[in-house]
Parts: sequence; structure tokens; C-alpha cells
Amino acid sequence: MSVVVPRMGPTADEEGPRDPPVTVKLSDIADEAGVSVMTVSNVMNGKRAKVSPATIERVLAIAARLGYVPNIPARSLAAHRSHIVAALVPVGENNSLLVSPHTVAVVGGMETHLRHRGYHVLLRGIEHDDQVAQTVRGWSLDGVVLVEFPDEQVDRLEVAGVPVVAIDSYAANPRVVGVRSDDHEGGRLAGARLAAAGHRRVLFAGPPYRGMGVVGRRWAGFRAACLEAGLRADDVEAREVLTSFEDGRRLGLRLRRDHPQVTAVFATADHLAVGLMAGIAEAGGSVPGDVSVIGFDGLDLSAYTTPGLTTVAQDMPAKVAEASRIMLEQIEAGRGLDAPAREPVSLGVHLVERGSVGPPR
Amino acid sequence: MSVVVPRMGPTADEEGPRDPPVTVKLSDIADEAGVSVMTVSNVMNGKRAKVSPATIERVLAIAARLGYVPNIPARSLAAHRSHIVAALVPVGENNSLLVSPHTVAVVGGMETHLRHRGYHVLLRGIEHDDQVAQTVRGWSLDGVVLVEFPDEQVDRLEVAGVPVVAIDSYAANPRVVGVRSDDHEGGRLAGARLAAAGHRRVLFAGPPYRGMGVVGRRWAGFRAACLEAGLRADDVEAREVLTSFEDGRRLGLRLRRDHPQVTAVFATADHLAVGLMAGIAEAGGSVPGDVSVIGFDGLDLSAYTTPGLTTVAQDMPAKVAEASRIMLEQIEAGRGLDAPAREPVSLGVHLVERGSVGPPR
DNA sequence: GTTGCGAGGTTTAGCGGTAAACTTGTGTCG
DNA sequence: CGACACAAGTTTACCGCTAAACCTCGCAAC
Repeated sequence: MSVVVPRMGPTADEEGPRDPPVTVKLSDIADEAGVSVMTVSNVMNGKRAKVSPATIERVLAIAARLGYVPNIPARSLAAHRSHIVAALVPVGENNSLLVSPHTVAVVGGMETHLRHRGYHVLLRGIEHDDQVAQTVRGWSLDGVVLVEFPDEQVDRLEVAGVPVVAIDSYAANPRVVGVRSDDHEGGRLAGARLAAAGHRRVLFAGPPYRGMGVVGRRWAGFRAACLEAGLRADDVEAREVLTSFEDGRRLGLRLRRDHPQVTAVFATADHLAVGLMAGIAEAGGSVPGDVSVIGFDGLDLSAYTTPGLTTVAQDMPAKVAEASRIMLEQIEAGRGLDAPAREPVSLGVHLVERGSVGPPR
Repeated sequence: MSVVVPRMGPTADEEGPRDPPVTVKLSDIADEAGVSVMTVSNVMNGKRAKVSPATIERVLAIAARLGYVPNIPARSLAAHRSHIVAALVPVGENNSLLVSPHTVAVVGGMETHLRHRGYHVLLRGIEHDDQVAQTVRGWSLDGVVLVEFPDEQVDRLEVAGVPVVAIDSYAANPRVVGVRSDDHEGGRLAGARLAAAGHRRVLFAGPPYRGMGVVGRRWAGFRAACLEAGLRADDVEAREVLTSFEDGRRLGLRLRRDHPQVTAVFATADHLAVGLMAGIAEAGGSVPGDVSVIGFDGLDLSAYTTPGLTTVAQDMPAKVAEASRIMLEQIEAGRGLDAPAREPVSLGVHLVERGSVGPPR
């Protein structure tokens, strides 16, 4: 029964604007309460300093009764802030999003945290650098979370005026706060674990990297541990892109042929490691009998393979919580152009021992 | 150089609004081109019928040179439409989002499709029914995608005036278009496969369901196939919630004790099945030697377990594409209150044979 | 030569909300 | 007892964009 006037027949040709929605607005509440719109606005926004307790209560009661819902676009337009944080995720050549389980955990976790603090999450795949700044400007965003952007891209970005948190970034861009795990230490733990098991010749498998990003640091830590223990670490990196389950599997299939000396592999992501184990098994090898495998991330998943995957676990809840905390802190401090660079955060990692690492054959 | 006036010292106490951003707006272009703002607006929105080709070109050139980016909130406010589609996901008691790999594929895929058509995706966890309608009103949403909402909840929903597509829903709500796989057929395929392998006593494992939702239909199809083949199907459902890897594992651990006669299990989700296989292995059983396992979804993941998981695969790309297509179609047809109910869509499924099903012990 | 009409605009009046400046009544202090 | 601060509002002027109504030619038809 809400709307009486029917839509005017066959005008529904293309992109028709919808008829003005029947919605409760501030002025409705103001009329009913006998106060000005501004007073209602103040009440609704918690700026209650200027309003008497009696009025506050009356306004709130009326708002609740009428079912007031603030109009986000209007508020964004007028206030130049939107209560929206964009989660930006780079898209690959397949042009699609949310590829790794890890990315998912980050985006979902951020949404949960931010929602509880009254913010909304815009999910957006980024194809070109420019789209970042455009998105910020077009939406009056309150903040931006960059999820797993390559460091070079983060450094190129010119986002001014909003807080930017980059997950898993070691970029030097002073406008961006990096939040990541202690990847060097993680690599070290992996190397040390393989060394302790007695391996002498091991392989590092991950996506290509330049310099010291997440993967670079894992490699550095791994290599350092290997060197210290006197074992030889090969880096498969230069040769190909290794990012998916399937990439891992393919490496597993040709591992014996291409790396006959290798008795253990450190994969920089659990899903890569799981694919690797599958490939090794498929090629007739056994884990950890013929080859030991150690992963990185501590995904759910890695507990349910056979054998279970020994892995360097990140503290995902902490990572997400920390990123959210920093984001909110900066938003609510009104961080703008002039914000001084903030220290990045690195979170601890720890080894989760399952069954995929054993002594060399 | 951009801003001369510095922010006024220590006023940055709480929620300070940012200083008005320096941004290119329609009027800047209009001034430069010597036309009215409306003309520019028309050019930008493709309503070029009323503008001469010469003017169009001039305006576009200036817009490009100045780096115009439309202001989304302003447009939403004035036009009562936002180019935003919300992806609504119910939150569990853990209050967090994007739990299953399947959900992720849906949300990511929708974003990709919609982005290419100029729409944006708002990701939002839903705690109470009301939040759905509130979100629609507050944002002038163009459309809503309900991802894996329980049918009862979809039926309760009163969303008027925007197209609503519900993924994996069989709800009767005429305002909602359901898009799902052919779950009954999927269940049937699973049952038939186990029957063909010679099993006589099988178990159905999934989350609790009431009536004929996704899980109910999988069960119905499964049971039908079992009956037809004369084998006995038990339903573990009433007893507990089975949704995660870990739930699957726990079932696997006590399978021998609780269901000694059972020689095969149909799990309604691949990650459940993967957990199950892990649990069985952990309890000393073998798959498919002691127990066969068949899954549902066709996740990446399921190809990389050992043995590989035989599963009923959904055509996820098609599902997402279809949902996007319907969404866009309805938005661009200006679907409002009066929209006639649209037929739901069911997509085909097929069996992917890997190694987890064999003859009974 | 007036009417008609369509192409190519312009003008007007908001959309719902907010910041900042302004008003008014009241207690308080020197 | 006047000046002055403060509480509790109100008023004004937008934010950037759009729908719809209005204007104004030049040309074709009668």
C-alpha cells in the first residue's frame, strides 16, 4: 500500500530513473518534533552538546517511530565524507577478483570490523593506477585499504587526503601505512625447520618478486636461515609465476625431474603448497617421505590435507584487526594531506607443525 | 601547492570533516566550453541526442584534459540512483563474512561483471532483516544481490523498488529472482554415482535445512536416486550443524563409531568433504578404501586433495554471469515496484570424477 | 508570411544533509 | 547592574548533479 500512483505504463525503456522514493527525512522528524532540521541533524550525529536532553530524547523517539534511515549520498555530498572505506584489490589478467583465500580473509575481516564502527565497504577491482585516485575523489571516500598491491604500484600511487592502509606492503610511500606479518622471520622459521629436519638442498617456490616485498622478504629470511645452517637453497622464482593451486601442482609434477637433488620445498602460500603436495603425489612421490613441504599462511585448508601441511601461520585476526584499528584511528583523527607518516606494523608469525616435514630421503 | 590554509592546529579531535576537496566539476567544464552545466551533464551521461556532435567532442576533450571524475554521491542524490549494487551476505554468530569459498567466488565474480558495466559493489554483512531494506533506502541502491540467504529470510524480506537477485535461493518471494544450480539433479548424480559403485548404505552430510532450500533439494535428489537404486540413505542433518572444514573433520573422526554400516558419504560442500576425508584419514580409515566420499561445488581445492575429490561441480562462471546479466537487465529496464515476477534460473551441474569414490569395502 | 516543429540548447528548482555564523534567553560575576 | 559567557537552538548558504520545463532559432509546409 505504500505508493498509490502507479508507474506510467510502458515508459520503462532504458535506464529510467526511479520515481522519488518515499522516505523519511530529517525534515519530517523536525516538523513532528517542532524543531529545526539542524537540531535533528545534530542529534542524529551525536553532536548533542548543543541540544537539551529532553529534545534529544524526543527527536530520537520520533526518528525511531518513523523509521528514519539517513541518506548516505546526501550526507556524503554535504559533508565531504562518506563513511565509506574502499577495499581495492588488483585484478589480474583474468580480470577477476578475490583470488587467494588470504585476500578473502582480509576483505571479509575488514568489513566486519568496519561495519561495527559504522563504516561501509566498497569492494573494487583495480585495473589501472589512475582508478585509485579517481575512486577516492569520486566517492569522497573516508579511507582506502589496498589489499595485496605490488609495492611498486603502491609507491606510484598519489592518493592525497585520505588515510591509506596497505595490507602486505613494504612500500616506502609515506602516505601509506603498511600492515603485514613478519615475513622475514616467517621465511627464517621455514628455513630453520627444514634445516633442523636435516635437509641439505631445498627449494623456494613463490610468485616472482622484485626487491624486498612480501615474497622477497620471505626469501631473504629463508635464505639467511639456510645459509646459517649450511644448506643450499635454490630459488625457483625467476623461471615462472607461481600463484595458484594449479601452479603448485605443476611444479610438483616436474619436481623430481627438474630438481632431483631437492628434498624439501618452501612454498610462499598454503594453497601453492597444497597444489604442490598434490602434484608430488600424482607423480608418484610421497610427502614427507620423498619430499618435505612447508607452507605459509596458516589457512584453514592446510589442516585438512593428508598429510597436514606444516606451515608458517600468520595471525590473520590480528592483521585484520590492526589494519582496521589504524584505519579508524586515522579517519577519526581527521587525517588529511598533512598527516605525518605513520609507522608500519609487522605482526608475529609462528610455526604450525603438522605432518608435511620429515627427514630427507 | 594545492592548499594554502593549513588545518587549524590541534582541532583534530574527533571525526573532523575534511576540507573541501579540490576537484573538477561539471561547472568547470561548462565554463571552459562556454556551455551550460546541463549540456555537459548530458554529454557525460550519454544523453547526447540533444547535443551537437561538435559540442560533444569539445566537452569530452575538456573533460579529459581536466581529468573530470563524476561525483558519485551528488549523482546519486539528484538522480535517485547510484550505480551501486549491494552484495549482502548474512553474518553468522561469529559475526564475520565471506566464510565459504563458494560465497567468495560469487561476490568476486559479481564485482567483476558489474564493474565492467559501470556499476559498483557495496559489500555488506547483514545481521538483522531490517538492515536489508535500510541499506536499500539509505543508498538509493540500484540493485541487491543476496548471497546464500536462507529461503525463509528471503521470503520475509520486503524490498520494494529495486531488483533483487538471490543466489542459491528457492524462495517464493515474487520480488526476488533466484539463481542457483540444479541442486536436485546434483543430489541425484551423487546418489547415482554411489549406487553405481555398489554401495548399499550411505550417509548425507550437510548443514541443517528446513523444507526445500538448496540443501533440501540436494537431499531430495540424493534420496530419490538412492531409493531408486535400492540403497539406504541416512541423513545426518538433524543432529548438528555441518558447515566448515572442521565440522567435516569431526564427522570423519567419529564416522566409524557412529555409522559403522555406512560405506559412502555425500557432503553438500567440497570443503566439508575435504574436512571429512581428513577426519577419516586421521581416524585411520582410507578413502575410498574404507569409505567413499563425494562432494558438491567443484571448488579448485577439491582437485588437490589426495585422493582427488569426486564431486558434483557447479558451473560457477555461468552462475555468476547469469546473476549479473539478470541484475543488469532489470536495472536497465527500470524495474520498480510493479515488476512482474521473473522466472528463476537453474544451471546445470555435472559430475567430476576424481579418486574419492570406489567400491564398498 | 505566419504556423509548426525539431535541433540544440538554457533555466529553474530541487535531491537530503551539513558547516558556520547568527540569535535569544538565562545565570553569573565583578 | 551591566557585561559576558554559555546553553540551546535557528538561519543561511551551499555540496555537485539532474529532471523537467522552458527558450530560441532556422527551416519546411501551407
